[in-house]
Amino acid sequence: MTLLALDGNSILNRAFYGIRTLTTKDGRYTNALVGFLNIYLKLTADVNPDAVTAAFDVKAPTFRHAMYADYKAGRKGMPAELAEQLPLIKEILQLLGIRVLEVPGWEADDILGTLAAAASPDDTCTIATGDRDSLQLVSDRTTVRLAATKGGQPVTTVYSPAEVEAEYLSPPPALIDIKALQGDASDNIPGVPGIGEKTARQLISIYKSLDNLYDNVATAPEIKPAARQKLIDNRDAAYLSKKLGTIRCDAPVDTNYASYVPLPIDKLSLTKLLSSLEMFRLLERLVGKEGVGSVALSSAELSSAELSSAQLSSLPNLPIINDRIDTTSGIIWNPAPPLHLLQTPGIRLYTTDSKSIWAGVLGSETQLNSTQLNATQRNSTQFNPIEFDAGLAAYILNPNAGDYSTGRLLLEYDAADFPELCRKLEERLRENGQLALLREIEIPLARVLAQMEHDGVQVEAERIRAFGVELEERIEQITAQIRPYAGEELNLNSPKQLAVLLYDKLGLSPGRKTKTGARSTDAETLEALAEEHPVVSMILEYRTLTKLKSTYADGLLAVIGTDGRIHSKFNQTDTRTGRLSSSEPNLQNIPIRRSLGAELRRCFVAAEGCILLDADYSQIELRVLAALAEEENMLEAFRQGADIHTDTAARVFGLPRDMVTPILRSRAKAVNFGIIYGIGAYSLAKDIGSTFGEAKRIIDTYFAKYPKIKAYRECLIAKAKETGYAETAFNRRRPLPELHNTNPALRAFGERVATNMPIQGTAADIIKVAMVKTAARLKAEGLSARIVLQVHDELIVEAPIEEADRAAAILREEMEGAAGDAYPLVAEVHRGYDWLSAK
DNA sequence: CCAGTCACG
DNA sequence: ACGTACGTGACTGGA
Repeated sequence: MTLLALDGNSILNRAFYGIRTLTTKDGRYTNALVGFLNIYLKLTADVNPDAVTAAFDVKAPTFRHAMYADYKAGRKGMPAELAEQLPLIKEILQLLGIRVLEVPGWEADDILGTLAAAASPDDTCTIATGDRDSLQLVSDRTTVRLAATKGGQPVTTVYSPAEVEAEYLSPPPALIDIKALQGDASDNIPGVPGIGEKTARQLISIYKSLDNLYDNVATAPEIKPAARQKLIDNRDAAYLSKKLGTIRCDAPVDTNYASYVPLPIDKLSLTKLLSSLEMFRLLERLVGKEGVGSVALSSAELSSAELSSAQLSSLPNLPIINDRIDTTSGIIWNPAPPLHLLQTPGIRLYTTDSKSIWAGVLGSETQLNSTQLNATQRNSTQFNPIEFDAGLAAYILNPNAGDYSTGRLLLEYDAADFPELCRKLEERLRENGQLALLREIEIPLARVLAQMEHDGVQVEAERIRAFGVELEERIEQITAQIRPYAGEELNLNSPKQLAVLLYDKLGLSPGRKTKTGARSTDAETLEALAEEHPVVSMILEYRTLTKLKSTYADGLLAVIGTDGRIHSKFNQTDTRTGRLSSSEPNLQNIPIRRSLGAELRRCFVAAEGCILLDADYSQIELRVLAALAEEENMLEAFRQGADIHTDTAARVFGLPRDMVTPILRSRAKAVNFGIIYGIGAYSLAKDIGSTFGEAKRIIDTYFAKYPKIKAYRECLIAKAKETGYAETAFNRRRPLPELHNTNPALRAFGERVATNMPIQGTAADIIKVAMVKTAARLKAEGLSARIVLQVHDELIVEAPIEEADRAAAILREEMEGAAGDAYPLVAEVHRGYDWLSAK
């Protein structure tokens, strides 16, 4: 039989330090669990054992292994983040059918030693641990796998007698003697002072054992005089160390390997536990995809008949619960929806991706395509108001979760069926005071977004194509200019190859390194080197041109619909702050800052007979900040219609407004932005090209001139630490487990987010309100003008020319009034036949 | 699949 | 000793 015996504490410890911090939405730590289970899966795949067990320590710290035992026992030295995961891993192992061995008064490695020693001639024992001490157990029947996590991936190193001998120059049992000389500070094994790893290995490789070494200590020629005296003086310590370092093989445990053959996995309980820990990928790997689904749900075959006109007409009279069935990323039912839900009468399942609607109509289930949907809407059929949306509800409860597929939510909230899930979500929202956010903002917004996605935005394909051709020509020119320096074989798109050219071949000095240690070649670094070598600015131009060509010219051409319009997705549950995101294609990052790229905006046009209205909030985030902080000095500037950055510069630099130079204004602007992001003097200095000290003085002065902003930021951090989340003026929350992390850098990040999220998120809430109200007004007033794009602080409306004035007025009113009088909001509306001229 | 880069607010 | 402003998505190279 093959037994796989795990040193539970040791592997959990290695996993904890090898995997970056992971938490559930409510801040429970899971990184050690994830790492442990990944190591476990790798071990079982490599070893293919008949039997498995895991041993854990349950003893008070002893002299032997005192510090090691400390962390094992959850005392000093073991962070709380790790301690809380210890009982969970035992529970998970038991649910996997694995016996967990804990013997009071015995350490895990003694248990493992006992099991290894019990191997019969037909048995093999594999010990998995992160601890090299266990290598003394290696024999012809016992191998040790040292487990670790590197770069998130489990790695194991196999030790059989040959590997041990190769590394230590002695057979496994002699490792105890080596350690007796060498000692081990972390295990409180004294050893012989002055004898280190090298000497210890050498002496034991020659004399084979401690006994034999001491028998010859007086005469042995290999011992240097100084070492000889230390050996003689510390003879007792050496023998004590040997005793302390010897793993015992007489622990009172069941040594019959057959009794460790795993029991069947408790799929139901394991699914519940792992999904409550939000470990969905491991759940799938451990239980299997089918297993997960069958535990949570019973399923049935889906009939996908066309919806009859009779059924279509009955739709509007049904009560509606809206569920954005995830057609793309549902981990369990992808691409099909949870089938039993469709058998629940009166549930309508509705997606905003314009692709499909799933409907459960009195027991008959079917899918509406977008044409059918649109036909229904055009016929002015009024659906009942959507009452609930599980995905949006769960997003509001926790925007960190990432996946709001119904299947996952049923597991996360441990609901038996969809209606129960909805009840639970609604209850949680009510507790949090977040129902209005769902009912009055997100659910109505979903309809607006569905309309935007469906309608799309008109583009001039020919113009994009021509732009692409022009880019291509310029790319060829610049490539030809770069070639003499670079050679034919260099791939200019490869940062790695580029670094070799710039820093090795041309001898330029890399400004800084990337987070993985590679020499950076980004634009900021290259700009600093532009004077040093002519090829640098050519490379910068190459980058600009190829970015425009591949991402925008080619990228956009590829997604133009047969209607000549681009139907981007506006994702409602993708960001942690409450903003929307846009994808396939992303229309929220179309170039504007540089003139060449901005030309692309000429390709986004109004339909025949229409004009584009571009309405953008002026400084919405700063205005939100001023309002939330009740900073009168800043609110007053906004009310007066002053240029805010000039006003800030005047205050901070102590000048009359008309003495503010462009440089001072741009510095003030950088500080205003920095305040929104959670400023640091280092970054500000970099941004405005000043010294650290000067940046710090500017920040101090800023806070002196705007004392309420300083107080507000401090209050936000304190509140977030107390409640565990940041929140917007509209009760949108973002849980911040980072704030209680032991890593100071992560905590600092959490504090910056605690100050940024309420500002960015409130601004996001406000424009969402504006979108809902604008769409409603346009419809109520019988206009066919419609919102086509949203870019965070900007709405683009396509309006028939004759509606332009009325639509523009509605836009401005609804945007400026979206948050009430406390916010001094200003929206400017411009118009043009293309997006660039409408800005 | 991740890292690097770069486009936007 | 180390990293260093918030939030996104797309493309490319390379393991």
